[in-house]
Parts: sequence; C-alpha cells; structure tokens
Amino acid sequence: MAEKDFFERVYGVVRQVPEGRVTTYGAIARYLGAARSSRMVGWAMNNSHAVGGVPAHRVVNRKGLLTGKHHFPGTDLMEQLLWNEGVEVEDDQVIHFDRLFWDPNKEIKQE
DNA sequence: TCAGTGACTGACC
DNA sequence: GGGTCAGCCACTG
Repeated sequence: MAEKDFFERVYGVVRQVPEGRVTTYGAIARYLGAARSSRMVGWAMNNSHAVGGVPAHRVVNRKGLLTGKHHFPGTDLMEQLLWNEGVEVEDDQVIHFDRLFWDPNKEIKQE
C-alpha cells in the first residue's frame, strides 16, 4: 500500500465497512499495524467529520459500545444511523455485535 | 516547552 | 471476574 497518511488509511478502511456491519478501533489499528495506537484511530474519527464520506458510526469500541455517539451532531444520530442500516442498538451497544463485526484483517487482508 | 487529554486496548492484580 | 494501570500518538492550552 502506498505511503498514505495514517488518517487516510483509517478512512480507507472505514469506507470499506459494508452497510449494516460494524468494526472496532482496535481492528482498524491492528490492520494498520498500530494495534497499540487505537487512540489514534479514535482521533482519526474525530477528524473524519472534516473529510466526510467516512461512516464513523460503524466504528465502535471492542465491546460494541457506541462510545463516540456523543461526538455526533445529534445525541442519538449514531444510533439512528446504525438502525437505519439494520444494526440493532440498545443501551448504546450494538446487539449481536459478534455477528455484525466486520474485521478488516479478514475481509481485506491484502496489499 | 511541558503537561494534560482523548471516539482505545491489553495486561495485571 | 471486575477494577486499575500503562502504552500509544497527536493536538491544545
């Protein structure tokens, strides 16, 4: 893969997340070879609004918790977006997270 | 320049 | 098995 910015790689991975699926900060960080820099993934999401086209609502923490929902314009926008894609959310947590989890390491795993 | 903070995670007790 | 600690890197005051 080309030597793109760390953020660009994060965005690239998030954009590849299929509709109705979710992934985690850790999975993305691991895919980028920075498993211990998962916070940077979260930071990238914080900046994703400036880039646009990044379904940040499909990115949750490893527990399937919508930890970043408060960073969305609407209080429940993140949850609404997930519901709109067929992802069930309850108590700020993705239901059947294990089933909906989309691992870039397994789905992409190339380059 | 230094110190604090954050949309996280894994290890340790 | 649940709470605590440290590591990671970038940004802000």
